[in-house]
Amino acid sequence: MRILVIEDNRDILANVMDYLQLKGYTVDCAQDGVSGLHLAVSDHYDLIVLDIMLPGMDGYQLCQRLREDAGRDTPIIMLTARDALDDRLKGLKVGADDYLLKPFALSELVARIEAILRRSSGGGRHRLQVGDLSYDLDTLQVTRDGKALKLNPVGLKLLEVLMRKSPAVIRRNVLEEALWGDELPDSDSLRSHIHQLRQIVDKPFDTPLIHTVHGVGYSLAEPAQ
Amino acid sequence: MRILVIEDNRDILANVMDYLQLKGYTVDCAQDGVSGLHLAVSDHYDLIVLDIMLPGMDGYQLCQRLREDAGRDTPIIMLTARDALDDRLKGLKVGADDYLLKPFALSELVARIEAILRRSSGGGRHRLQVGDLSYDLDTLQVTRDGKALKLNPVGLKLLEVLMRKSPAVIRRNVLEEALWGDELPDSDSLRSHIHQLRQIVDKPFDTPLIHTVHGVGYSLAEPAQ
DNA sequence: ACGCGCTGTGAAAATTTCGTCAAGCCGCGT
DNA sequence: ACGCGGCTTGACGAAATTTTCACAGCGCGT
Repeated sequence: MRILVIEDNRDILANVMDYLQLKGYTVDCAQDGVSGLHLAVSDHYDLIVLDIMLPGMDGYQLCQRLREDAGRDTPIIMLTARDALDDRLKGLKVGADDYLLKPFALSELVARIEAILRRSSGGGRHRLQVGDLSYDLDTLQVTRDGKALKLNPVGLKLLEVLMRKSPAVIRRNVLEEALWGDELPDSDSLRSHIHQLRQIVDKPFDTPLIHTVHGVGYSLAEPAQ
Repeated sequence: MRILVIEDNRDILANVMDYLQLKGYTVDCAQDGVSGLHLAVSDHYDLIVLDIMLPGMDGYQLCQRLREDAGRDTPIIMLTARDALDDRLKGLKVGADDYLLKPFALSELVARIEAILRRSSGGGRHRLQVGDLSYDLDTLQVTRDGKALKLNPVGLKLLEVLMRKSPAVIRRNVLEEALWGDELPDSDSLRSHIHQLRQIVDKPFDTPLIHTVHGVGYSLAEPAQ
């Protein structure tokens, strides 16, 4: 479990980091709002411990920008010095999941962290659905018409891109970039992968979902009416 | 959902009861510790809202006796006057699930109630459970089908991550990060650890719980899923 | 109808990843 | 110093995946 601690006071920061590491978490930290936000966006964390008072950008702004600009729903525990009710509410309103009043006991922080991790890991289940085709992004299970399909990493990635934008047409170069980034293979191996994907997703069923648009790319959609 | 509110201040009590009933809960109440405990034991409630300061028997005693003497693990939200840190800690230590500082907004109380009800219906406290495999995070004891299993620190950590997210697939790099943080070992020693974990968790039993997803990572789940 | 380029098909070759085992290193208690 | 358990590393064959290639078929503009 990765935790990001954003706190400008060095003593508190060191204490918290030590304790969390002792509890088995992987901990990164930032001492100001800007670099904190940067870390939170560029890396993946399971939870963020966020001080309100920060140089550069305060906790509210950071939380809001993380939620709205970056679209991340990483759970956030806010550390607030004042215990004005408004502050707490403001924090919850901006999208924080919990708050803790300073000074706090480390054991209390851990209790909150565990409660939130339990809550968030159980609740969120991501899945894509197009027609009778379903793709669970957590278990990586793909089913069509109730039957489980077994596909490779490349097939999964391909399917994910196609389903995400369905029923739009995806250009070949977009698909290639999604699979290989900038270092494309020498030959046109995308064709083979699409072929293989079809064997699994379309072949055993009546109506094909994958359609090719000549000279452009591919789309995944239910047959038009 | 049945909720018991134990609070001696008539105004607060009336407010809370009205609001909770408005939200669709069935609410009972008590205005002192003794009758509160009696109700909590003799009847069944899904959650208890408990004031600390009570005539007769204070909230801590009530909580403790409910847990230890009566053996009930009904979730408890404690209401505590402002920011005495020790009070909050004491509450959590005695077995409360959450606390709320007075004065509080009713909407906040409901948010907490819902969070706790979600949590408590979902899973146990410091115990992970997948199929017949059980891992007590406090005693670090792992059992499967009643039989105790002995595993290494690395094995425990691995199992914890896998069980927490079960039945999701965990990518290799996530597992590696959980084990070693940012300083990964030179070679791919994750394979060896998974192998060893399997020897202990799966080998002596009929159905394997640990599954490898080629090119992606591993998952821990019952085959039935 | 014709031809060129794009696409579908199938399978072999190349590459990556996985399971397994054994040896070696390190820290720790005796 | 010694043995021990835990962890890392390297090696190997096996399995799965990805790439490459050759060829047939199709679409589309002329």
